[in-house]
Amino acid sequence: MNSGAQLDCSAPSVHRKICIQMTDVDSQSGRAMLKLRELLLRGDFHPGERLSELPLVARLGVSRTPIRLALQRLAHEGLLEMVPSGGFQVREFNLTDIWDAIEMRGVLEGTAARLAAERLGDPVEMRAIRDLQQQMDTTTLDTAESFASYMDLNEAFHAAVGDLAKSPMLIRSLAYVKTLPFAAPSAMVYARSKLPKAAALFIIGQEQHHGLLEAIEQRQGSRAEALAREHARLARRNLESVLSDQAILSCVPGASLIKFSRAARQ
Amino acid sequence: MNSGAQLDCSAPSVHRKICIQMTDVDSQSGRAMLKLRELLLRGDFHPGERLSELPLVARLGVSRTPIRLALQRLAHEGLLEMVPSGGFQVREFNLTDIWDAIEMRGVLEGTAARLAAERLGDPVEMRAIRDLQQQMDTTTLDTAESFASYMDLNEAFHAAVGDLAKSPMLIRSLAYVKTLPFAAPSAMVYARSKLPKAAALFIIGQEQHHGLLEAIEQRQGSRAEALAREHARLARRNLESVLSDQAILSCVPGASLIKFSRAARQ
DNA sequence: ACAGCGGAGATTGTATACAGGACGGAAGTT
DNA sequence: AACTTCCGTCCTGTATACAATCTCCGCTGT
Repeated sequence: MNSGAQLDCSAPSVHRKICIQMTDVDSQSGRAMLKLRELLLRGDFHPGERLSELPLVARLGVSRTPIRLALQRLAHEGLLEMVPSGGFQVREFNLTDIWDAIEMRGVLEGTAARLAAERLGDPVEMRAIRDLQQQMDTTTLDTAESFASYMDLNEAFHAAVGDLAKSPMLIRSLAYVKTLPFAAPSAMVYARSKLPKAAALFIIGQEQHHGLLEAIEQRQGSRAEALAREHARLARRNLESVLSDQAILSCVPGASLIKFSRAARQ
Repeated sequence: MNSGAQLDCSAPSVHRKICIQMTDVDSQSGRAMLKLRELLLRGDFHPGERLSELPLVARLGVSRTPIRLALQRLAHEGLLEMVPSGGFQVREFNLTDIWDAIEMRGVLEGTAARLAAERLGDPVEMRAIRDLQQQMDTTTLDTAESFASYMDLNEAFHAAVGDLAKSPMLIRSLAYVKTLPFAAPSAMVYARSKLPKAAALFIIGQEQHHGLLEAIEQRQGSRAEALAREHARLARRNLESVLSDQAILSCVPGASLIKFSRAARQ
């Protein structure tokens, strides 16, 4: 698993997967947004740096209008923030922000799991998510392709829990917290694979998936909620481990936007 | 309390308070957004109706550019949705959406309360929120001004719990769910005052506020979370009562965007 | 009568021009 | 030497022009 040799953190196939789109690609503004987001996550801009529109015209190859649109959308996503006097600047995150963002995801996914348990009609509804779980169990995790596949399955699994909750509003809020690059379910998965204890972490994660489905199936809402929260905290523990190795940290998307204050955490 | 005589639901002083701004008023796009949001909440457009830009130019008195901006912001807020082929249309909500939106607020405010309890440093930090609580306790609730004051205090109280959580990320998510008009803490308060059992409901609400502060002060995170969730469910019970009276329902901002399906609820 | 097709009008997405304001540097004053 | 003030440059916000595309209506053919 822990390949070690080449630490191809900037492998585009991996980062691209993390990057949710949620926009039409076949429009200037959509392309501008995706391109700009990729630049931001790749670390082409410093946190706090002001993004002027004119330089972006040359860099992205589109007019100011779609760039304005892209900037505003990214501000809504949370990667940028508007400055009071006008314009936008790159947002700076600290470790507490990431910590709390993952906690928020855990809370919302916990709610999704609880609602899924409370609202489950026929156990047949769980067939799709059971299928995802079994596919993840049988993923070998020895090649780059199997990693990408695992990340896809993981994203799909978490989305499926949201679907079982049968609440558009919840899915909406969940999508919102996931827009932050390091709060997505698979954000830490790739970095995790580089850790020494990677194998153990994957086993724990799968065990939590299993327990979660069991709780939902047996309509144990409170247990499902607790398990989903704990599952998100596994990502936080990953983060904790990843912090010790700068090389691995750079695998986390948007790591360049993190400001490390002297106090390690809290 | 229950004035009954004049049911001035469209009293602008009240609706204006519900409408969060979060934008600069002294710009064309900011004004366009506020004006358009007011039109939407007042029910000037049908759910599902497509909003073309040109008619809005005449109606709002600004050019297409700021209108485009306002439309996009309102889509992010959730009042509009973009149609795949281009443009925006008024979003339609059903009762389950409102139900779940309030539940989501409860979950996030519950998390805020838990974090507030877990992260409370010195009990002195609670002086401001204690002050708000006492002011609410002594509010008479017999005049329109006292209502407005109560709603302000209520909003401030809920915001203060968020501040105590010391988590910008949580405040961000909380702000997001509150953008939906009927999910704000004070959305149901005004309509509630028209209910027969208004006095009892206010007493219950105040009691919950009191218990919440006690739990936070004694660092009882789990209890604080449960109380905050239950407090939001009081708003849901208000909604349930309000639904029985069409006249009172129209006091809820954005009520005209609600589609009532044959199944009353769930 | 109904489905498929075509064209005209309307509407959005994009580019660009213009104006007002913000920021920074330089010069003058205390 | 430091502070203030003024001016120039840059930048954003706004308006508008243009083009591509979508929608809707009427027409025609089966």
